[in-house]
Amino acid sequence: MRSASDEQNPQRANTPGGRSTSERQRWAREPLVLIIEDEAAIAELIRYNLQKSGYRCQVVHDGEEALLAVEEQTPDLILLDWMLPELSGIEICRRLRARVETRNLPIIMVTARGEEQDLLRGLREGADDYVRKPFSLNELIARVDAALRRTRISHQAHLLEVGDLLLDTEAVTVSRAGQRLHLAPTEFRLLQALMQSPGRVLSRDTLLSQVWGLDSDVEARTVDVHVRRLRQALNAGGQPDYVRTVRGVGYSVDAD
Amino acid sequence: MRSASDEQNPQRANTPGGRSTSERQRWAREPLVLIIEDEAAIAELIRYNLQKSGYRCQVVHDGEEALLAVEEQTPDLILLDWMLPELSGIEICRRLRARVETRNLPIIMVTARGEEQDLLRGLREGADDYVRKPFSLNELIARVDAALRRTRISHQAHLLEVGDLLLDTEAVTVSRAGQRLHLAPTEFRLLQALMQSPGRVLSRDTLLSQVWGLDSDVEARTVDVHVRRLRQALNAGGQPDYVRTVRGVGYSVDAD
DNA sequence: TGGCGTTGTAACATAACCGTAACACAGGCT
DNA sequence: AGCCTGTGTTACGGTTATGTTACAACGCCA
Repeated sequence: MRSASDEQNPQRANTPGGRSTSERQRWAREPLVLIIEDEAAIAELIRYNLQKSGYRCQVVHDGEEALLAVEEQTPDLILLDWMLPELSGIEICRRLRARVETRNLPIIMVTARGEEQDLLRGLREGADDYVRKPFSLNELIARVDAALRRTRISHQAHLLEVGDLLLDTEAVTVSRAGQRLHLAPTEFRLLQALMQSPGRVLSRDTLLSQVWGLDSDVEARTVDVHVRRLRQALNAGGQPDYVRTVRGVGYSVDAD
Repeated sequence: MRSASDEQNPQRANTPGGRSTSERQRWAREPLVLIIEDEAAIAELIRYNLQKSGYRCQVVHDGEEALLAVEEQTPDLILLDWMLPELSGIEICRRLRARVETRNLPIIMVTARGEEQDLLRGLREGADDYVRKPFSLNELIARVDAALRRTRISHQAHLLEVGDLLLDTEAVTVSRAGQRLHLAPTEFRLLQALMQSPGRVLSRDTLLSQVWGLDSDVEARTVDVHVRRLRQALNAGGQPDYVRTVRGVGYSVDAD
């Protein structure tokens, strides 16, 4: 799993020259990232690497400081540890979103494994993206890049949501009701194809070309088998089925 | 940007009977407009006038409420005040566009004079149109009409509707009064053929060629059996029959 | 190299569907 | 009323689409 996310040139992470000047010069100066993180070691690690990638950084250790810093420094992006003493991440999110000046400030949550529940909550509260601890620094920097890019170009979503299913095409992850699921690569692509047009029925042929490629010579029945595997993965706990069979036509995923 | 607006007779705005029945009956019921506006007086003004023009309306006063309402009510169009407490208009836009279900939901921004900057931003974020305060009610309604017409053209070609029957050729679903029904493939195609020309009587031969194909060698009486099965599926709860038998000719489905 | 996860296929099991025939019923005609 | 014709209704055997399982091949990584 997770083949896709690793394919952005990793060396860019550590090379300040990695991003082109033309891309950079849109900023009056280097973008300022505010890192809200109570563990000093982690904060330092992040700061060091972001700076190497050409960002300015400021580190604060709790929510109070954070709100102050936001006001005084007007950062371009926030890296927000979800578990904080005093003011929780969610609370900071909420307060920032409540203020006009910071309403559109990109916020990337940093969550620990096992906090999947909070994740959905955070996205609803206005976080733009998330990184899961322990994170690869490449991934972190890629997401910071992406988030900043999104604020200038329009918002390109990489999250597909249907009901309580959430598919992240960049992180290559799927969760249901906040619970992280494990899908094999083919299952993932199959689900992605289906979630890209929810409600719509896709024929086996359509799925074959989308998931296996136009030139593949795979049998149509193979789709069925993978649908079965997908269902098994999605409905681990006897929950209602998202994948609908339309006899004589194909499959679809529906919200209701 | 969308030139918009001018194509439609303005006086229709205040005449409930202004739009023809044929135009209207494409919707399962009156289109639902979600009005997101924190100033109660303005919200009321809009609501009153839209309702006079035959729309159903729901008013919410902030972003949180709005997102909730979108999820629960699935409105057909959103009127979004740009200046809101808490969640800004742009943020609401973005969140709606991030979800597959609401990616194509028409959004009309309502901006105050002097917010031109935000306006461009909003259009980039996915708003479909805008109205500038102070607006003429005719203009507002004209834009609502236009936006709904656009969505109907762009992604409703696959919906057939007769009375409270709704057939979706893309999702391959049929519902009656919002209740999803299960039809076998042949029943579905039969109903589709009938609903494609509502009110018109189709002979058994016509149906045979449309549903079974030109070259099929199926007995004409077979149609009767499938009509029976179709009726059974449609009228599960003793509701009035949509399928009309025309003795000596064939069958049709009618609204009344 | 050996275990592990993944994949495509074949084979079997099951459920859904289909077409037909046979009979029941209704409407119109003499 | 009695007949004829057209339609409603039902039951049933056969067929097909899909669900399900098992397995061999493959690549990957330790």
